[in-house]
Amino acid sequence: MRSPVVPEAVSRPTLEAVATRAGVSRATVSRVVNGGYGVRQPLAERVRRAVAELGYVPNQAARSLVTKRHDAVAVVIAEPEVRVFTDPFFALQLRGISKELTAHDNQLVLLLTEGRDDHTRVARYLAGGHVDGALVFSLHLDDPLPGLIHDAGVPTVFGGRPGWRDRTGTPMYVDTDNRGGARTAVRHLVGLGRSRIAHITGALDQTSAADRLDGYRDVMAETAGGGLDPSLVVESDFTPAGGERAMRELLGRRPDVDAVFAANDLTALGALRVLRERGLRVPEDVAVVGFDDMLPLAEQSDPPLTTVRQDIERMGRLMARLLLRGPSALHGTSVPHGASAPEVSSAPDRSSGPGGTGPAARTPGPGVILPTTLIRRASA
Amino acid sequence: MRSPVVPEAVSRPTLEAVATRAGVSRATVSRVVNGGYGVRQPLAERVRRAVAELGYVPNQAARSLVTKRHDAVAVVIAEPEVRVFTDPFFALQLRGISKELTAHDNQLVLLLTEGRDDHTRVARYLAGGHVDGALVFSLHLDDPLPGLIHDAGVPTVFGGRPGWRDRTGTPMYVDTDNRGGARTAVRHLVGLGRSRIAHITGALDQTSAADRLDGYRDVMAETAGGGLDPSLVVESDFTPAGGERAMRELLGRRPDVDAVFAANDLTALGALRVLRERGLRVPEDVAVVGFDDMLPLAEQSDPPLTTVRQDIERMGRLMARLLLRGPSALHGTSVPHGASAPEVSSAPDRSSGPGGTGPAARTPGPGVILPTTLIRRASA
DNA sequence: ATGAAAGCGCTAACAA
DNA sequence: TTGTTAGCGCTTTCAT
Repeated sequence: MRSPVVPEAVSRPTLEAVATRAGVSRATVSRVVNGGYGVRQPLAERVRRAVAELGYVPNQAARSLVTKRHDAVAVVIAEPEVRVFTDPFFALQLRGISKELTAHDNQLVLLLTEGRDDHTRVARYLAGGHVDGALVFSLHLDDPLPGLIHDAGVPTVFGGRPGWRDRTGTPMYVDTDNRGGARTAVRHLVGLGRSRIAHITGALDQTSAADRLDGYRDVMAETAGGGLDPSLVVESDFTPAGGERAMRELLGRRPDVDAVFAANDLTALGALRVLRERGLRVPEDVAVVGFDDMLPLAEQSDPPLTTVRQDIERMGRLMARLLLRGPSALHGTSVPHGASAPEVSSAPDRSSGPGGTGPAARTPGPGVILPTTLIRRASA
Repeated sequence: MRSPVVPEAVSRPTLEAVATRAGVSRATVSRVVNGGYGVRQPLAERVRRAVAELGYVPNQAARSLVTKRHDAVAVVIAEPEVRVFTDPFFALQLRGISKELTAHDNQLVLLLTEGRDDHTRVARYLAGGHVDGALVFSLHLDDPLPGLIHDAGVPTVFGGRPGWRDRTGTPMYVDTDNRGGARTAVRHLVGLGRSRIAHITGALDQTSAADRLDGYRDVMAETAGGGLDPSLVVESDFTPAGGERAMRELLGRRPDVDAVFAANDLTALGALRVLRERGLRVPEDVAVVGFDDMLPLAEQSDPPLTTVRQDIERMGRLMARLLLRGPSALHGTSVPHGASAPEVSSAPDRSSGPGGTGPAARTPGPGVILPTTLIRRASA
């Protein structure tokens, strides 16, 4: 189904028109428009004047037809859940991506998917050669999209570590150091003297959730008196309501719990609410740590939330950079696997400086892992 | 600056290839691909088979070059502030837009702007004839963008009532009934027996804020003992921090205030925090009403927020529809100016049914105004 | 109903 | 350095 024709803007001047007006050939105008190499100053000047006078703007369709480039990148957001839309995650990624693409004169084509039908639509679009590459988010373990996208033959970078096994050599991706961040969070709780530390997980079909759980287990296993107590782990789904449910269940089976590491801030907020309603004090009775540093929520909860910050906008920027420039985009950025940026900051300093990839992005294989920072507030 | 060439996907089959394979002319293939009118069944069938076997996908650049259509719409978000990114407003609009565009086989090209430089970039892009139309958001009174966009000669629909005077006949727009919603909110407070009702405004260079203020004034002026008391109006900026500041100032000059209508939920949340910190009970001492029904914030504040809901996703859908189909998109939807949907719902029923434009969209002139609903929770 | 042919506006050899 | 020319892949008259 095609939509009815939208009234067309008045016909714009063409290369030809500019050429005539400047008294040169189309080729010369083309050269000037594309950087002006190999054109003598005075001529170039004349052409530029003609361009300005006529208000000439190149027709991108014509250009793409011959260059086979589009200077456009698709952003694919698979979003079976509303969750994506209730947290700023999405918007921040986009902002980062947009900045980077803009800096390279690329356009951002947004492809939102709601269900299976949309998947084939997206695959067709990518196969149609409208864009030079794709950035893909929010994948779940069983998602068919990666396969379809691969078949479309478009260069792709994934947001978040893909959870499926290689059909095609591991794809490029950018992710947060979920496991490391989780460790930092749990260690912080341990450092506070807590010993019955629970974890409310995210949706475990997403690698971010699985990795955070792993990080939790790492620390619990190595902790004195250690050994993993499965009764301290409650599976949830990244939502506030899920957090409430999980916290209730947790209090049911472990009334002695003295700390909770929640898979994200939204979940932590749900937990906080249940704790308050039960008359338990935070952090005195139960310390709570979240993940994301989602503002303003994390700052303004009661009490303000101690949480693991990830630099979401930077993730977006990096994904775009990787797609546009290839792995070399990371030069001067990657560091040896063990190294890391300071993991705790007490000041909620949000800026990581514009532009740069920032410190300590780790690159194991085709993936780039961004570091996290523990933000201490009142809840733990 | 153009980015380095991204590796090109392997060359896709062309119309020509399909034609050869099916043993017909390019024209015939073209006809089949575009609906197949005037092609006999058996031939059409042969062509379709060839298309499938070759995995043919039409080259959109070539097509656009001749049709001068792009089946693409630009979404322009002028965003000098971070605010846009901390509330789901943006994402919900996009979702609505995306759904509608998808239903019409149109692509969504996202143009995010951070500052003046970006404005000219956007204008150039629109003038470049890449898209069939534009949807534009987040304008402030002094924004140069509308002028530039108009000059670009692209059909445009604005999100939110434009605040500037006509250079060009009033533009099409879709807006929430900000004034009516504000009235409903304030009347609700009056109905609760409150008489010293304050208003914390939004950023008054945006029409949404100005209109909500007007709605507040409407009711205050008509209320017994009425007369507008300027000391009850505090200017703010739609942010939580701004809400806190405003609430403090308000309590300074009017310690007797017994109700607050905040220009949005974020602001209301800030106010709530200050009230709590001063030991004032909500709603017993001071009733609070917000605007937006931003979830999950509004539901999960303490106490849960009574607020004026606007259907943001529907706004987006309508904008897209208006752009694609023109004003006739509203047939069967517009109602006489005075009419309105039920203004109060007690159940937080979010669904307005998929697809339809829903009830009671008002269309004064070139604008479409969507109704609001008061959602009663604990705060008022 | 089908095919032949003329471009859409641009870039990129190749000539001059 | 500048101009000439041949397409890029598709749609669309115009013949047949």
